[in-house]
Amino acid sequence: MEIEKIREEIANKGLKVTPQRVAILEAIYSLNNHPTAENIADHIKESQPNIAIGTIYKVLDALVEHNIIKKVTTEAGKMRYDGFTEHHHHLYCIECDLIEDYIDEELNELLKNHFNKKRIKGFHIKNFAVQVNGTFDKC
Amino acid sequence: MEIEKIREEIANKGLKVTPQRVAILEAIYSLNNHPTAENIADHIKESQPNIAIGTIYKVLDALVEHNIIKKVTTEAGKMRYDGFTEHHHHLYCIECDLIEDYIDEELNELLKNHFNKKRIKGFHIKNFAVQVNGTFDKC
DNA sequence: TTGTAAAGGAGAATCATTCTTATTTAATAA
DNA sequence: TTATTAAATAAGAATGATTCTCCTTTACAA
Repeated sequence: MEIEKIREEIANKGLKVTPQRVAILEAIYSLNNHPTAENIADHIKESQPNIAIGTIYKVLDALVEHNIIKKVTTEAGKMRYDGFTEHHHHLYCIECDLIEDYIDEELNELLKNHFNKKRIKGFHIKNFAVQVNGTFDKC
Repeated sequence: MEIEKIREEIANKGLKVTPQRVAILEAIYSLNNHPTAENIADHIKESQPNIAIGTIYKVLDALVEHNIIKKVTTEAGKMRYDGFTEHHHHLYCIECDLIEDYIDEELNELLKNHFNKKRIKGFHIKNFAVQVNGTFDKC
């Protein structure tokens, strides 16, 4: 995605467009691999050599807050960030730390129908996601 | 579950049966609410007043390693532990920190069928779980 | 009963993340 | 264009969960 689109995306949510925010969001899009805060710091260190790690966390929080990115939790204990915000699922590699987005409209429908039929007593569903664990051939 | 069953469960996996391990596993079963390490520490502090917090983490790791309990990740950044190890899903409350086990054999079948039909190129599925987010009536 | 590998206790260390405070800056209005 | 100001950043201390180290204790096999 071009820088101008990124600037617009940030501005459209009512956030100030700062070089740090642009660099971080660009990093998430171009890394495209559910990076950690540290991965992002590494990726932007040429363009933002003086950025504070605390700033990266604060920017990430703001982007999550405004639904520009999403948080992805893992068992490794580090938070990871996903630039794709549409309803989707994740493939988790149990051998390496790879996470891939898994988009499956048919699966969404299947689950939506299932949960419409089968209400859960005492619980009101807002959304759902499937965590698919396994191995990538490349691993 | 009775203490003797717990001792057997630990012994059957080839682990030494220690009072700390028994107390921790008993805490997980009786709390029955996906406790954190700290929750467990609180629960066992009468019977194990001198247990080190590091020991709790080490015991939990051993129990997970031997498939007696499971780790549950959350966005709150604390690891939680689940004494139910059969294939199941989780209901996450987005208002409080409640997590409930969600057992739905029909859903398991639905997903198994779906993934049998729809192979994911380059990825070999080992297992899957649905994370259902919403609110409990009681919250 | 003893020997020994495994487990536990104490507390320091680590690591991701958050907080505090002073400084800087983006965006708005004059 | 410049001045104003609320919001954002830098720096680094603080926090909090978890891990590690090292020494002591214990479960259990022989």
